[in-house]
Amino acid sequence: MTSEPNLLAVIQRQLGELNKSEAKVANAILKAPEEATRSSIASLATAAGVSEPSVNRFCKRFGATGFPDFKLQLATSLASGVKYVSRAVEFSDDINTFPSKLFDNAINALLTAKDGLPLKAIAQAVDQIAQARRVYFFGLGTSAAVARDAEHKFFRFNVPVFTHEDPLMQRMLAASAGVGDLLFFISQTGRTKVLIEAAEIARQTEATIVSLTAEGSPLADKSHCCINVKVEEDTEQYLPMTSRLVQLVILYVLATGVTLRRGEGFTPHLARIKDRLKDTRFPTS
Amino acid sequence: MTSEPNLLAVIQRQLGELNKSEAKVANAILKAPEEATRSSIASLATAAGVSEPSVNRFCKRFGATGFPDFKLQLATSLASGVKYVSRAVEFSDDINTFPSKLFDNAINALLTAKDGLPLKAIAQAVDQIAQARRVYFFGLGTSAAVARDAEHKFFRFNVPVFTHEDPLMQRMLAASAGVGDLLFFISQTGRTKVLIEAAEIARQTEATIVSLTAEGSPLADKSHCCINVKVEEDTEQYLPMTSRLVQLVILYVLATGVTLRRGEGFTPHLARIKDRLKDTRFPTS
DNA sequence: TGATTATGTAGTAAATTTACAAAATTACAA
DNA sequence: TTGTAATTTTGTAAATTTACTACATAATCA
Repeated sequence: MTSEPNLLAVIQRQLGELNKSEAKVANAILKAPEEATRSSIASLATAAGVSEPSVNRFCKRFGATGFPDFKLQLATSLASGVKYVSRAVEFSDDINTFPSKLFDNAINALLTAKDGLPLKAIAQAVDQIAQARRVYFFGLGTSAAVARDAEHKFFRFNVPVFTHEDPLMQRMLAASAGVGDLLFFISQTGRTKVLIEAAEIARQTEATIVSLTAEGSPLADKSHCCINVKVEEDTEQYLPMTSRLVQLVILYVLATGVTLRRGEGFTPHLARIKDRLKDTRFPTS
Repeated sequence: MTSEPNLLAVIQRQLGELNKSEAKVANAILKAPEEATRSSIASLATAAGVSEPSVNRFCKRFGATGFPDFKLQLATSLASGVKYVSRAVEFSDDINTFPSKLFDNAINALLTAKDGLPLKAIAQAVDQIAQARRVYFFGLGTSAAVARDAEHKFFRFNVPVFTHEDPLMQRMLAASAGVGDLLFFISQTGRTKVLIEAAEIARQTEATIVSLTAEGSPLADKSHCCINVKVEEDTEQYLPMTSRLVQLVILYVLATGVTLRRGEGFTPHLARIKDRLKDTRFPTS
């Protein structure tokens, strides 16, 4: 059951090698694939201008056990192709439409990112974080919020974590970093000057430089390990969100990776931290 | 064709409201969804321990025209590869499994949240933000990062935005707030003492209090407008992420709502802000 | 022209749906 | 409570639709 990634492409490719009636069926399906998934073998046969058994034979030719199985495969292959469509918010949108559009875009961004996860870089980053003596998160602007979030996550491990939004502090810390220090740079574009300068300075030291940024960017070039995530461009151009969401999940992945590294013996430590927060809250009824 | 993004999640959610036999069918499908897409109504009925018409009725209940249509929808929703139920990360997971599990959980959280969006509260919050003279974002701990992120988003409007993580500052600002001030509280539990106290103080003034927190919580009670989002509990208990992600998207929804409110004439302003960031970056090749 | 392949017809088997009746559940009054 | 009527739920059986198989005919090729 090694179902092809895209059944329609396979049909398209084999068009030349098909019989006359099989070709008719192929064309009918290519013309209206969505409809084909919903129609019966009889209606598809009529639409293609062939007999029902011809449609059946066509299905078997493409690896299906029969017509229903073929429809299933077609639907599956269709679904995986259509899923990455972001919907731009228009000024004509109202409260009933734009929130779900935005959620859809967020979901799509995560789906896309999930498919192209740079697992090797992630594994490497987890290793380096787990081994680090100190971890510094550096980000500016919107990425500063992500850095802050990362600090909160990693703080729960025994590793000392620091976040700095001030470029001057970033430079000074970069300059004084040494063996065992890990500098984690977060930037969507990877082209922010002051951040790159800090990375350059750190490069002179023995510190490890990890970055969560765009592939091939100046910042990526300065890093020992770069986690780059493919995020489709925001349709909403002035308020980028999706890339940030993906960054957050990636950081969560890294944090979880470190936890798994520590092994089961570490969970009591996390439970203890959680417990200590209880006093700051009103009890639940 | 408003096909649900995740049929299984819908079934899972409605489990409680189903009849006995419908629930049996639901469980059988949830147990082996892939198999369900391939089986006939008879075999599924047997597997669930009910009659064939019961299966058929079940299908219609979930918006399908019949069993075949239901199978199609199920296959489509399965095609995304996202596992419907949150999958807890185990210590036996490795780099190939845990990252996608976490992404799946994040995606599911957004899907669930999207279904239960409190549109009325969102619309109201947008109104209030759009009218506010000043907006203050207050959050503590992990929610502080969300608040910081919100600041960055809303800063792009002409509305003066402030974020404060310091409880003392929060109290002082709450005390001195007045007409036209909007205090936006962010808290996952809605039970954080110092935050609630700040809200109480603000309640004495003319300021508007909006909160993004759990429904029915003490903080929600103190608010003029509370946006509560149903997020399924994190399976990963010590590093909550999903609720934060949803909060971020909600804030993005609010920001977009305000933009839409401003109308098309406002986009040049956003473009200008974006432009000014260019000088801080290296050009793209 | 004979062999081979392709296509369609018709019948059969399977699967799905509908109509209806039995069973179970609920609501309400005594 | 207990019994009874109304309602809902569920299953049985028949009708209908759908898909498949066997076979016959038509087309193609050597």
